[in-house]
Amino acid sequence: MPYDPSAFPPFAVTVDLVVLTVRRDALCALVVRRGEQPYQGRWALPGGFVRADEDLTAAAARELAEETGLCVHDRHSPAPGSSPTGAHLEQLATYGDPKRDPRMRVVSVAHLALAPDLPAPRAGGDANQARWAPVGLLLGKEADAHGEDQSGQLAFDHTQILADGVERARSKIEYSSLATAFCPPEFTVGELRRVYEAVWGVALDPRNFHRKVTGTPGFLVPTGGTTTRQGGRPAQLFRAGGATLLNPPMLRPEV
Amino acid sequence: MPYDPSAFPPFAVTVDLVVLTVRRDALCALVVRRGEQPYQGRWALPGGFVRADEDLTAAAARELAEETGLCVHDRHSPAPGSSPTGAHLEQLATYGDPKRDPRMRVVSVAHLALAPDLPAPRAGGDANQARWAPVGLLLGKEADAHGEDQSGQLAFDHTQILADGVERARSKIEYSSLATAFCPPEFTVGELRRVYEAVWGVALDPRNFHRKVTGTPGFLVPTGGTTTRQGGRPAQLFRAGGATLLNPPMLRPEV
DNA sequence: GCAAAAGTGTTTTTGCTACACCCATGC
DNA sequence: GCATGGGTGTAGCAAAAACACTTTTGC
Repeated sequence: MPYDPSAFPPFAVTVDLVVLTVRRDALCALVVRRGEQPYQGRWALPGGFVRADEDLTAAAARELAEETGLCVHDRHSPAPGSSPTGAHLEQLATYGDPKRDPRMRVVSVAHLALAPDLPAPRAGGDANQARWAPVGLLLGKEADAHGEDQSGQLAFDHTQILADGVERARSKIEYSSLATAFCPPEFTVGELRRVYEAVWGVALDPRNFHRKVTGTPGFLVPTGGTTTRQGGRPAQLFRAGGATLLNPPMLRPEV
Repeated sequence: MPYDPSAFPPFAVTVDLVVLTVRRDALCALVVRRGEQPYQGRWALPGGFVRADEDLTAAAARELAEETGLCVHDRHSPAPGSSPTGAHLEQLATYGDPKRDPRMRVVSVAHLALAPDLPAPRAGGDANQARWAPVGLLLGKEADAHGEDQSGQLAFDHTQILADGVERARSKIEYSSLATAFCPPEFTVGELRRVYEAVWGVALDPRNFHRKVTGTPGFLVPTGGTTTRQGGRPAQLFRAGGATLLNPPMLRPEV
């Protein structure tokens, strides 16, 4: 049977981004205000159409750069002249409910990006508003208690996508060195611990945490420098080591 | 800016299936012989186009039923009148390299299915050949040593998709009860252990394994029956319990 | 009896928790 | 001095590894 272009229906393919960071000890996600219908005025995840000759990962990296100025940073071979701050980027999942976009059939390949704390989100090419919002508010775990300005749910199925992305990040920092993607290039053990505490929403024992991360070979590499930016006794500075898998994993306390 | 259909390029969207089972103590994947160009005559993963009004998961379930006769089995609310053997189905990842299909731009949403040992694959609607092949051969870990009839690599990027699916299965049985999806409705602890050994390719201590799985609350439920189908002393029969998460996880030995 | 697989008991070792305690800075 | 966060030592406990041993079938 020869190739027949009428044998399959055409789809629009987009990428949506769950961009997470830790700001003021809270896990935050990047959201943009929609300027057009549908869901005009509602907050949504950043994203856009995949171009005709563009790989999915490339489309996600392009959208990430457009929205945040971040360049994707391959943690194994950091490009020497790359942007000041790198980010982790990975595919999350694909959402293709026939009714998820009222205009047409859109399949969205969601990606998860983890970034260090950034100065402030810059407006996208469309001059959309953009901001960091605590995921606790966006996911409505405690929204009722505050009477917030969140304009309710995110657009489309983005609340579900965000929840899936947050869950991925929460579980993946257990057994990988991914939490270092939330930190600046050099960081202290205490700063890394506060990342875990913000992402998991729990308190960890500083002493045991220190022993665990410094005792795992290849996880952290001391740079030799120290800092007192957190106050108290000077703390050693570290870079992320080559090890990407944590074995045994970091244990997330029961909630 | 109003909606402009010319603003985005059209894509074809397909689902591809990594269907795994354990046969004769080996992890096997379902492959079909391609009857048309490109890659005519090569083995490939089963799959097909997503229909215009079909959810991605529904498309994967339809393809799975067409190729194997398996119905997807929701392990939490098994349909009373459903097919004799159920299967686990979940989304794996999405593959969208612009050059992955020479004919046109195709984005494939790969799914992972786990099934108990089946009699024999039946031919698909297109009367294609279908067979179970050990993943060790398909992934070429030891292909050279045998001079096999595998006709080399799988079509398209299916070798990569298969590798990703196998890796997902290997890691997910560590911390979930997914391994029971490879077993018949009633099974012994020894049969479950042989599933782990086949998927991981390692030998496990039968005594410690027994203690571990029977000691995890909610994982296994004794049915009261026994069997000697494996020889030796009669073994208790179990069904999969309600627990889907294993905590603490099953530990995969170092290789 | 013998082989084979199921199942239990016991010791060793590993790694996490909890908490006492000391260190080095800013103020 | 005192507060703050950084870092080490150690006892107790939970669970995994390793392995001896008994049980119940088929032949």
